[in-house]
Amino acid sequence: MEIITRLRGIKDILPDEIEKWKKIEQTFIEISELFGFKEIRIPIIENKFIFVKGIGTNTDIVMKEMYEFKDKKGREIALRPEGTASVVRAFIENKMYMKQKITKLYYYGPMFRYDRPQKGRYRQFYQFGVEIFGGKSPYFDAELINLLNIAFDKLGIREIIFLLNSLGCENCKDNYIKKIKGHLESNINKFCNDCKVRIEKNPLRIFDCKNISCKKTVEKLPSIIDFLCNECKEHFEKFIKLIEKFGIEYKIDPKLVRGIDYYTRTVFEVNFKNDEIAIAGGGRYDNLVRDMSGPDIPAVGFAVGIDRIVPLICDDKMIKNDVVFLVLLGENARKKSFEIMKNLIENKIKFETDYEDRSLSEYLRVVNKTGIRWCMILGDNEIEKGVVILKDMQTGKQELIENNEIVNKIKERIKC
RNA sequence: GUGAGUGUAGCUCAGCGGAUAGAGCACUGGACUGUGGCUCCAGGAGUCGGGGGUUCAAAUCCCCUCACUCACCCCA
Repeated sequence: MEIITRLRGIKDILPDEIEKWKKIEQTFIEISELFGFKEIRIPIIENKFIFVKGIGTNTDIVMKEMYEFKDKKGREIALRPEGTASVVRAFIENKMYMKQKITKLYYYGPMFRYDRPQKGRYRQFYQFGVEIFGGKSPYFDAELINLLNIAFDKLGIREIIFLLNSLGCENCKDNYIKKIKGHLESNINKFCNDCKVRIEKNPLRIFDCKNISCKKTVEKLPSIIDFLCNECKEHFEKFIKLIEKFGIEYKIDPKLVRGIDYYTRTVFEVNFKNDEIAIAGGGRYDNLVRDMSGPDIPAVGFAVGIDRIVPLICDDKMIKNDVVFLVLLGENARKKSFEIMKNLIENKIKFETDYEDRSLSEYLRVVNKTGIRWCMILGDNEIEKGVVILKDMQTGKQELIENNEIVNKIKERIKC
């Protein structure tokens, strides 16, 4: 029989790596909750048109990267390629805006895009995201940057830079596009084929193109920031001032336009400095709720690519400081171990053991390989005296502990 | 979707037309019998990604396919 393998671009997350994943997930969840965000769990499959409407008909995500299928009744379904459109749908459908003015939500889970796999890019990937509904002040935009910065710092990821830009409101966008369209059309031959299409359908995306000729032509264009209306300009300036107050390393990047149509005003990305890969991205989308047939409510949010952060977490801390290995010498010790385990479980102390008939030195070798720091030795000698030995595998020091003190002593040791 | 590279033991790789396909690490067992990280000995392992072709002979050459990696595109 031929073995059936996993699908292309989709991976298993094995126990070796899971601690890193948990650390990242827990960090983002914890910090978001401290900022007052509440979790929302959105479905993995949706009506396809949620994404067509939300993300934009002409975006690559919708045109070529969505997993789509028809269900048994012929309904058009899509696996979610991102979270925001679903959250907005849920926000509107459940009339969450009736509860309070500001709604702060976070979500976490797998997203799906049918893309060619590459470094940090998988067909099933994991995003953590937050959305704030109802707030139009630049303080909200800044709060998200602050949240991201705190979280990355806590994870020990410091080689990052925030790229910031503003796309303005609908009017600013229209004005700007009108201004540059003539220039684009007169230089149309200098653009690559993709950009020729973009000029018609979504001119702002030209700024994202990495083709050298396109880049050069675009460089001569005025920046969108210079075409912002007074209100948008004020919003952006205030936002930047707040970021400066945080002391965060940032760069204004007038070419940052992003590939999703719903953004207005603030857009941002967090890039890892070494290989310029975006590990988080987001921005303001003041019209999306309205455009998806909800009330006219402004919003801002971001999404973090967990898969891209995992390799950035250093794993030199392989020593398991919070686990105790039970070394059970002989049948009497094995019998007695269940009593001890019960105590450990009640006190949420992690432990491991095997029930092999080994000598002490053999056992210590086994423990050594596991990387577990604490070792509880129990044999006939100890049982007779009503004690156990607790040994620190790192320092080699050990001490005798009375039976009734086991839990307390271990707890004490684990802390340090 | 486009281009390039790579698939040989659990991992990292060697072999690149010729015999029973190897090494290091890891793993298992043993020597050391209540104090480890060492050392020594032994052992298990592989449809050489899959399919087809060329050849007396294919892991090795050719074609197809699948997967991985990298870049483009795009994005988190």
